[in-house]
Amino acid sequence: MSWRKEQRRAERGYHHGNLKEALLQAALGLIAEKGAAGFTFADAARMAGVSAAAPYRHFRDRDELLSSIAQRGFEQFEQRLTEAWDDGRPDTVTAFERVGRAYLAFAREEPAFYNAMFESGLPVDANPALQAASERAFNVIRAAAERLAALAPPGTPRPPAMMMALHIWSMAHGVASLFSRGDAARRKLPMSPDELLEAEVLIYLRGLGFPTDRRPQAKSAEPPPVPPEASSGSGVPPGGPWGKPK
Amino acid sequence: MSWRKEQRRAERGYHHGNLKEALLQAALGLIAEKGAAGFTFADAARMAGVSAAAPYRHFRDRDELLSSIAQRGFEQFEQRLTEAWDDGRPDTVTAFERVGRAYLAFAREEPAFYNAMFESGLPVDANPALQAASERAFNVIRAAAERLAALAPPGTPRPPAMMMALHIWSMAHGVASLFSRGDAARRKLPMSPDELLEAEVLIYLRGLGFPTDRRPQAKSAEPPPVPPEASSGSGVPPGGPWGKPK
DNA sequence: AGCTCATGTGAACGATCTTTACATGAGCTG
DNA sequence: CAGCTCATGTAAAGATCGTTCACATGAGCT
Repeated sequence: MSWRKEQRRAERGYHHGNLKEALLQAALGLIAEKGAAGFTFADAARMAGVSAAAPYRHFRDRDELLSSIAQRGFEQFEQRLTEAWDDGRPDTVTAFERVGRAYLAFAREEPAFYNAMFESGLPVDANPALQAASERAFNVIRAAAERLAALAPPGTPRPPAMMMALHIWSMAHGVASLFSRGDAARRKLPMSPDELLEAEVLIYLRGLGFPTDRRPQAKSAEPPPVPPEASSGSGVPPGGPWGKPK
Repeated sequence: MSWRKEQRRAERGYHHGNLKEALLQAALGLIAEKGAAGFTFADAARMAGVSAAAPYRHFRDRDELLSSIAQRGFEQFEQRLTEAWDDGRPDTVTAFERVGRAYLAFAREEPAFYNAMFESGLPVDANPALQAASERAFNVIRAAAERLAALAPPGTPRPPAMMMALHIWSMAHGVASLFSRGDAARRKLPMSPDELLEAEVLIYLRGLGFPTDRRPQAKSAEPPPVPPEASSGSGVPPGGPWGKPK
């Protein structure tokens, strides 16, 4: 029973050396397994090979550890969304959909982060740093929506970018929360979450008058202020965003 | 300290008489206050004026109490959605939007139920009764989508009703989860959640080719299989679902 | 070598979840 | 009405957890 301790002592001495990081990693694993609710401070300590009191040298309490994870999650989230957006290349609509997929991919691949960020019930606005990180991530979607709104077909009223961003966020979060992720809590689906969200966003964009397939509504009289949209390559099957009607 | 017990004893004798119901109510209140994660079995017992072990006569464990609440929540949810749908009166689109608002209203007015149903991390598919209740509630949306899909403008490919229903559900859940409810965890918004969702659904429906405002695309060549749609009354401002463009 | 302070330990407290053995009394049976 | 039975509640106890406190250790500086 004590060989582990001895071994670790031999490795790293009395002091752990990087306990804070080890705790964060341990917590991530535990949250991924059992959800933010099921994760216990004591477990994280045990997994890091230290006593139950040790974590208090690095985090005021359990909530602060959770907040740290959420914060880190928002930062990685922002990064992934930014990469996906790729400044709107090769064309705005394509990049926009890529952001949607990146959203789902993050929820699927980093369930622990996503859980801590959106489902742990921690008060976001109580922690200014956390709130700021959350807003930075949202701003990626917002900036993308801004660019998209500027592309609104002439003659159509220009949709407020903020609203578009909130709509897209709610769609992505709704799909991720209800259907994505491996949790037992998630519902079964007749299609993949990615397909579901992609169709949803495409229909929504079409509702705003954006050309999403073969741009049937495009009145062809607008010099695009950004790199010209490729008419193919948006990944939309020709019969509409949901494939062949039967 | 013991007068409460004595009083209750006087009222109801040794046996509580309706402990199961009292526990459910107590739990509902606690969840509304502190969220499903913060709610404790012991608190519910204390609030009902019984010992900490008493609840185990009525629920196998804390999770079963939570499941019961979720189940009851799904039943009330189904009822509210059914009422809102009102069998598609006075017209399908109007009724459909009313369902969306009912969704948000439920999330706002019954935070405890909503929390237990969607945010408590309960394994829905582990409990057949719970899963069935959840599906019955979803089926209201599904049935509404079915009727809506049947109204698809001629010439347009008919969208699969199931997909539409999933889209609407994800929108409503996304908005509710991110922005509705008084929780400190919720984000601030430049508009009301209801307005946000209504605009989102309207844009989506327009993307499917449905007439959502003054039906400019309606080709007028379809005998509606349901009561004829009133051309006004859908609550849509003339400039588009998001009000006046600036 | 010696000092100091960050870091970890062990013990302890109160709260919670859950089980177990026991008590009570409501309602049925005769 | 007496007595039985069983659902329902209690008290006590064990296990785990969050948290705090006094204390120990050793890494790095002087």
